[in-house]
Amino acid sequence: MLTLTLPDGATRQVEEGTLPRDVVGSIGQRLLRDALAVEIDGQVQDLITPLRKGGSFKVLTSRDPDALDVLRHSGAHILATAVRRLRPDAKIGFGPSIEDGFYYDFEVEEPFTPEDLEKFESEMRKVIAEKYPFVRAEVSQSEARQKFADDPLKLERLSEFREDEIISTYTDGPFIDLCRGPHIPDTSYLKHFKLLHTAGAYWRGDEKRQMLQRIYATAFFNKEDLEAHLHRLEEAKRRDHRVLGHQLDLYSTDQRVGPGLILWHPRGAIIRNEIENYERDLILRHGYELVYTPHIVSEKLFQISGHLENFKENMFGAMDVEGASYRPKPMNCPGHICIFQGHSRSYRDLPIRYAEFGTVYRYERSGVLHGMLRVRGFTQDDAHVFCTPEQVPSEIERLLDLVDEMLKTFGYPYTIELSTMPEKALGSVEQWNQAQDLLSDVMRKRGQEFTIDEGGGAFYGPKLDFKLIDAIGRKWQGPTVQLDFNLPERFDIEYTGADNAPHRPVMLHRVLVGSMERFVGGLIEHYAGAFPVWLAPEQVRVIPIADDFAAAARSVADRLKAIGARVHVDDRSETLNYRIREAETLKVPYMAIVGKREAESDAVALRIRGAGKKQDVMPVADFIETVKTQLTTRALTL
RNA sequence: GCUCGUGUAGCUCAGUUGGCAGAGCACACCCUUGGUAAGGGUGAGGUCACCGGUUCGAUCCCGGUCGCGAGCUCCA
Repeated sequence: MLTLTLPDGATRQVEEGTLPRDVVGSIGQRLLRDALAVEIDGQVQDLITPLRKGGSFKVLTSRDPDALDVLRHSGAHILATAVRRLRPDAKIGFGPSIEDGFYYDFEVEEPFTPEDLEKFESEMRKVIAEKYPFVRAEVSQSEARQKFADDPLKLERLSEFREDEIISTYTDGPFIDLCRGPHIPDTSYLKHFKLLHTAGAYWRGDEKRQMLQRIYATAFFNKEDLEAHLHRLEEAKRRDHRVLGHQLDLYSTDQRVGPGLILWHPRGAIIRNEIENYERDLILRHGYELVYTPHIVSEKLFQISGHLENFKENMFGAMDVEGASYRPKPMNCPGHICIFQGHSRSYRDLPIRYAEFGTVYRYERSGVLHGMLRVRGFTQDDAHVFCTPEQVPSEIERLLDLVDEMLKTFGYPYTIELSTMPEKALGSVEQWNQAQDLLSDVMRKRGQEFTIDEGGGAFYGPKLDFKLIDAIGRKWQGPTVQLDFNLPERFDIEYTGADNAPHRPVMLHRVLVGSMERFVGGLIEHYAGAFPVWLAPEQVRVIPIADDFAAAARSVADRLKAIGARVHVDDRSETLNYRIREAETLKVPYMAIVGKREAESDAVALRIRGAGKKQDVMPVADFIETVKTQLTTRALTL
C-alpha cells in the first residue's frame, strides 16, 4: 500500500500500481475533468502512469506552471503525429518542451519549407479534433526495438537504456513515440498553439553528427497567453538593435571591413563615449587606476598565460614580426600583470586595481556572429585587482556595490549566478573549491541571492555572472567577476609581506558592461532606441516654425549648448510637420519649437518624446533647468 | 563551421515564364514660409553581391565564393 498526502493534509491509502486517474476521480469528477497531470513528491507524472511510490499528491490543472510543460511536450507528439502523416519518410528524433514552447527534430531527405509548416499546423488541428487519448505502455527492450525498427534515432536511444530502467512508449492514435512522459489525457487538450519556424539542429547537439530538421512551436492553455507571447516576439523584433541601429544611424558593418567588426557612427559613438565617461568617473571613485596595453603582443606572453593552450581556437593567427610571432590580444589580463610586475610590490600597495577600456579580438565562427551582440573585435571595460588573500572578501563586496550602482544607472534589474569549475580548467580542485566557497560566503553574508551554474566557470577560475533583465523580461549577460588563483602562479607574481617574505597575490578579473558592443546593442533593445537624455545622441532639436524665427531658435540652442547639451537646430526649408516627424523618428527626447509667440516671450513650445501632440510652453530658462536636471541625475524617464 | 533561406539604387522593396532595370524614401535644385508625425515639381543615382558555366543572349537557369538571416554548436 502507498500513502498519498493531499494538499489539504488528508491522506489516502492506495495499492501500488493504481492509476492517478482513479485517485483523482475518487476525489471528484469535476477535478478529473480539469486534471492534466499529478505531482507526487514533487515529481510530475501523468494520469495513466501507475503509482510506484507515495508522498505528497497534488493534481495539476491549467493553472499550474508545470502543467504547461506537459501540454507542450504533448504538443510535440501531436506535431510529430501530423508530420508523420504528411511525410511518412520522416525519422523521429527528440521532441521536448523548452522555455517558451516546444520543438521536434526530424531526419528527412527534403528539408521542410514554410508551406510545409502551414500544412503541418492544419494537420495538427485534425489530430486534435480526432481526440486521441495518450496511451502509455511499458515495454521490454526487444518489444521496443520492434516498434521502432524504422526509426534509427530511437534505436540509438534505446541502446542506452540500462537493464533496470523502465522503457515506456506513448501512443496517440497512429503515432507512437519512445517517451518517459508525462502527457495530457488526450490530444484535444491542446487548443492554442502555433508553429513558428524551422532550423537545422545537430542530432544530440553534436556537430559531428547529422543535421536534423527542427520545427519550433509554442503552446499555451489559453488564447490570451498565446497572443501575449506572439506579441512579445513582435516586440522583440521591433526592438532589434540591428534595425534600430541602422534607423538611428548608430553603427554599421561593412563587407570590406569584414564580418563581426563594428563601425561606430557618430551617433553611436556618442552613446559609447557617454558610457565610458560615466564609467571612468565611477571607477576612479571606486579606487581604480587607468592603464593602456597594446593590441598586439608577442605570442610568448600567451604561452606564459596559458591562452595558447586553453584559448587558441578563439585567437586570431600569428603575424610574423622580424621572426617573432605576435597575436592580437584576446584578453587584457596578461598585459595588466606585466604592469604589476614592473615594480616590486609591498603588501602596503595592495589592493592594486588596474582598469582599461581594452579592445580585444577573438575568432568566432562565422555562423555565430550577430549584429553588435556577437562580434570578432570588441572593447571590454576590463579591470584586474591584485590583492592579498585576506583582502578578497572586501574586494568582492566593493565589486558588488560597484555593480549595483552601475546597473541602477541604466535601469536594469539583475540576478547573480555563481559559475563553478568547468571540465577544462587550470589549477587544483582544492583551489577551486576554496575560491567558490569564498564567493558564496560573501554573498550569503550580504543576504545576496544567487544561483549556481555548475561547470560554467572560466578555465582559470570561478566567476560571478550578473544577468541583466531588460524592459521586456529577457536576460542578458552583464558584469562578471572572476577569481583567479592560476595566472598569478603562471606569471609568478608576488608581493613582499609584513614578514619580509614573498607572497602570492590573488587576482580578480572583472568587467561591468563586458563588451561595449554587446552592451550598447543590448541598451538599444532595452530602451527600444529611445535613450534617456544623458545617453541620447541628440538631446534637443530646436525647430523654428518659419525662417523669421531661426535666430531665436539658434539663441535657444546656444544657451543649451552652454550647459553641455547636444542640440541641433532644424531650420531647413521643410514643413513643420515634416521636421517634427523626422525628430520623432530619430527618437530625440525633446523638440523645442519656436514661433512668433515663443520668440516674443523667450519661451519654447516643448514636445516631449512619446507624448504625442501634448505640448508644454515654458520659458527657455525653465527648459534649460529641466535638461540640466536630466543630465546631472542621468534620469531614466523624461 | 554545419542545415535551410536570402542578396536588385544610400535605405525599404517590386520585377523580368531568359530579350534596353522599377517604385517609395533619402539626396540635389526650384516653388512653397509653415503652429505639432511625410506640401509640390524637376533631376541625378544600378557591372541586379562576386567568379565561372549553359545560351544567339543571363539580373533571372546551373555551380562555386563572399555577405546577411533563422537555428545548431560556441560565447563578452
